[in-house]
Parts: sequence; C-alpha cells; structure tokens
Amino acid sequence: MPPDMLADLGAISVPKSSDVLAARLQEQILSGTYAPGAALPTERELVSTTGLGRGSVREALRILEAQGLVRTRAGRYGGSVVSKPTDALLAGHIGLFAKGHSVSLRALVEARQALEPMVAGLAAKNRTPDDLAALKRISARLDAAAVADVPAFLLENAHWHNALAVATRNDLLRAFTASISDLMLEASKIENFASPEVRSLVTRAHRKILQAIEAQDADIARRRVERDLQAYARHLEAAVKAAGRNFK
Amino acid sequence: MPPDMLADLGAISVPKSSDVLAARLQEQILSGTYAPGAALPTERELVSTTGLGRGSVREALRILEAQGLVRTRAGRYGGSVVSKPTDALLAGHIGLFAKGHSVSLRALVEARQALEPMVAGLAAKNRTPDDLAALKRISARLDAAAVADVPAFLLENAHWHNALAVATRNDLLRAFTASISDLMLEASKIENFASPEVRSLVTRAHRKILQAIEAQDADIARRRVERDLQAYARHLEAAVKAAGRNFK
DNA sequence: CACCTTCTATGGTACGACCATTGATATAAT
DNA sequence: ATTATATCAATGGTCGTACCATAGAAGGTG
Repeated sequence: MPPDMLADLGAISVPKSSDVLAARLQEQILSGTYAPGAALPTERELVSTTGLGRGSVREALRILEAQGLVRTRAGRYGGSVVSKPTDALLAGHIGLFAKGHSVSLRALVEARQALEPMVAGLAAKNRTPDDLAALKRISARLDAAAVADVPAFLLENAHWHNALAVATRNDLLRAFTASISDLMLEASKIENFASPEVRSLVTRAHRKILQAIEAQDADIARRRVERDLQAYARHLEAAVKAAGRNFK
Repeated sequence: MPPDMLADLGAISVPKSSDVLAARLQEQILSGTYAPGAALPTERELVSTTGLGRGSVREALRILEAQGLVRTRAGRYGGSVVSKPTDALLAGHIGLFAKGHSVSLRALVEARQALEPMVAGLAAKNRTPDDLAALKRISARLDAAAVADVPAFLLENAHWHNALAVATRNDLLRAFTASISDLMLEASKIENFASPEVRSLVTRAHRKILQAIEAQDADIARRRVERDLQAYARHLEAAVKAAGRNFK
C-alpha cells in the first residue's frame, strides 16, 4: 500500500442508505415536491429508482412515519401518503423527551405558567363562538366531575386547557399545551394532587377565566391565569411536600 | 360459510409487528428495564426471542432511533444502546411540525413572547456563574457582529436565547426555546428582518437583561424581556409588512 | 340496482446470504 | 517493554427473493 501519499483527511462518516433516503424524501416533502395528501412512489418504485434494496427503502419509510410525514396503508391502491405531523405525535415526542430527562413536576408547572397566560390572552382575542361553546361544554363536565369523580375531573381539566389553546389559533402554542396537559395528566395519576380544595379552586378559576374569554378581554384573561397558576403552584408544592415526595 | 353465527365484533386492527416490537421496547426502556447507556439485545437475539424476521426487528429499531431512544453502531461490540432524546432531535420534530402546519412568523413570536419572560425570570433565579460567563461571552460576539456581519449576528442571537434557557435548569423550557430559536433563525434567513435599527435594539435589550440576570433579579429580568419582546414584535411586524410579505 | 365474487397491485413478513465495520486480541517489530 | 501491525469475529448494513395479507376496483350476478 502506498504509504504517506495521503492528504490530511478528517473523519469520514458513512451514513446509512436508509437515513440518506429518508433525508432526501423529507427534503422533497418539505420543499413541496410531494404535498400533503400526495402519494409517494411505491416501495418497489423507490427500489428501482434508488437502486437500494427494499429493506433499506422500508426503513427509510419507517423513519418518515415516526416523524409523522407519511402514513402508510397496505393493500392495492395503498402506499405511503404525505401527511402533516399531528399534535398527538408531537406530544408523544415531547413526552419521551420529558420522561427521558426526568422532567420534574416543578418544571412542568413552570412551563405551564410560561405558556398559559399568553394562551389565555390570545384565546380571548381570537376565540370563535365555537371555541367558546366548546369551553362551556367542557366546563360543565368539569364542574360535574369535581365533586366526586376525580379521574374524570383530571381528564376534563386537560381537555379544558387544550380547548383554550385551540382558541389561540396558534398551532405551536396549541401543541405545546397539549404536551404539557398530557404530562400533567399522567403525573396526576401517580402523585394524587387534586384534593377537594384544589378541585374547587380550579373550577372557580376556570369560571372566571371563561368570563374573560367570553368578553374577549385579553388582558384580564392573561392576568387571571397568571394569578390562578401562582396559587395553583403553591397548593401543588404544598400538597406534594406534604405527601413526602420531591417536588423537584 | 356459516353466516349469522358471528358475535358483534368491533373493527379489528392488525398492527405491524415492527410497531408492536417498537412499543414493547419503548415500554421497557421507559420502565427502566433498559436504562440509558445499557445495550439492547442484538438484532439476531431479538429475532430469535421474538420470532420475527430480522427486517421487522430492524424497522422497530429505526423507529426507536427516530424517537431518540436508542443509538446504533455497527461493528463488533456494536449494537443498540439506550439513550435520551437530545434537544436537537426534539427541536427537529418541533420544526417538522411547525413547517408542516405552516406556522407563521407571528405564531413563532407569540410563542417566544410566552416563554421568554418566564425563561428570563428562572434564569435570573437559577443561573450559575458559568451560565453568566457563557452569556457574557455570547453577548460580546453578538455585539461584535451587530455592526456588519448579519448572519453571525443572527446565529449568536440564537445562541444567546439558548444560553439563557440553559440557565433556567428547566429541560422543557430549554428544549422549547431551542426549537423556537432554530425556527426563527431559519425564518430570518429568508425574511431578512434584522435591519441595523433592529440589531441595535436587540443588543441594547440583551445588555439590560444581562444586568438583571447578573443581579439575579427575576422580576426585573422578566419585565424587561416582556417589554423588549413587545417592541421587537412591533418592529418585526412593521418590517415584514413593509417588505410586502404576510406576517401571518 | 344492489349484492357478491374475482382480480391484482401494494405493503407486510420471513429467510438467507454476503458485505462493512470495528474493537479486542494476538503477533511482530523495535 | 513498548509500539506498531495484522488478524479475528461478532455485529450492524444491505441486497435479493419469495410468499402472504390487504384492500379497493372491476366485473359479474341476482
């Protein structure tokens, strides 16, 4: 072997063919070559156009599927169709991140405290009559469950926060809110906060906020949420510490 | 075929074996059966223990890889190792969501307005000396680039926001902030806001905020960020509209 | 017209073979 | 003894083939 004739090369990485194909397809999807709803080439077509094996092609499609960029159906006239990542998928990824990093209940509450005042303000500003009706419907169920049905209460509470976020017309805030609702709902099943006291505090707070949303008063909505969340955070911290657990 | 002897069954979905395996492995990872850093069984072991084909096993691993739960290396003593999803991975997923839903610049700014006051407050409260040093270092580079090097300015600006979020010690807020920084950086390359006027506004704002962070005054930090972001949003909207583009 | 059967392109899955990678280990050179 | 080099072997990476399962369309049947 000719020895020292080598140029000073850096480390060379050899990417997997499935990653390369996934990246190329992703690029084409994002650039509009394949619009949402459009069908990707069939697996066998991709095999012949790329020269890769079918296994590699399928692995690339699994990656795109995990990213929410395609949905695949079997059967004739099936195939991979371009789609937009759903809120639920993103919430799943955020949930995995949070669990992987052992995100604390405190951190969750902080994130909610950051997001929700703005969410409430935008909801007050941008809500439609339908948004308002949905919020009222959920509030009714929330109130009904507050007395005795704690699981239902927690679930409806999550729905309430999500419905508020829907009214913002801000997809990003909506998705972030959904993620936090999921995580807090899950945490609440383990930690058992939501004492009767907290439940009545929450229902009263939601009632007041709903009034501001109905009146489309963004400023009041924002301030109310800010105050209520601070009170909520205090109650929560006390409850968790009383239970001997770590609020961290 | 015997006709009406059938019970009233709902729709039956037949999940893909790769999805089932991915879900099972994910569950085991989250439950701690495989801790971060631990090695998953080899592909061939998974084949023999699950009875699936190697292709299906590999597709499951690609899914887990896309979720950031494993990293796979080739070669002897290689294999799949459990890992925690990185900020960059989550930012990528959030970016795909945002692009897929055509999230507007306005929505991005709203999200930043929601997050950053809380981020600044927490950063003031929780910052370490190292955090402060990092922020000062970035501020210096930001100021230097503000005069003439717009790309560098935009990049350092993103770094600044991220460094602030690091100081919060809140992994979720940090990841959210990183995502928004990415998206705004990308948008700024297309939209060309960041006029000289905006650049000097930003550097001055950051200087004042940095003072509050150094003084560990959460309240002032929060309020300064709130005000500065409102001013920034106004400038941005004006600039974009002046360029004849849609701020939505 | 409504119902049913058939057809067939497509994804789902398995098996086998071989290549590429990579770190440990053994060997050789100094 | 140390360093450099060569070898080894388990593991992921890739391809090819074959066959099954699915699900709409098309056509036939009453």
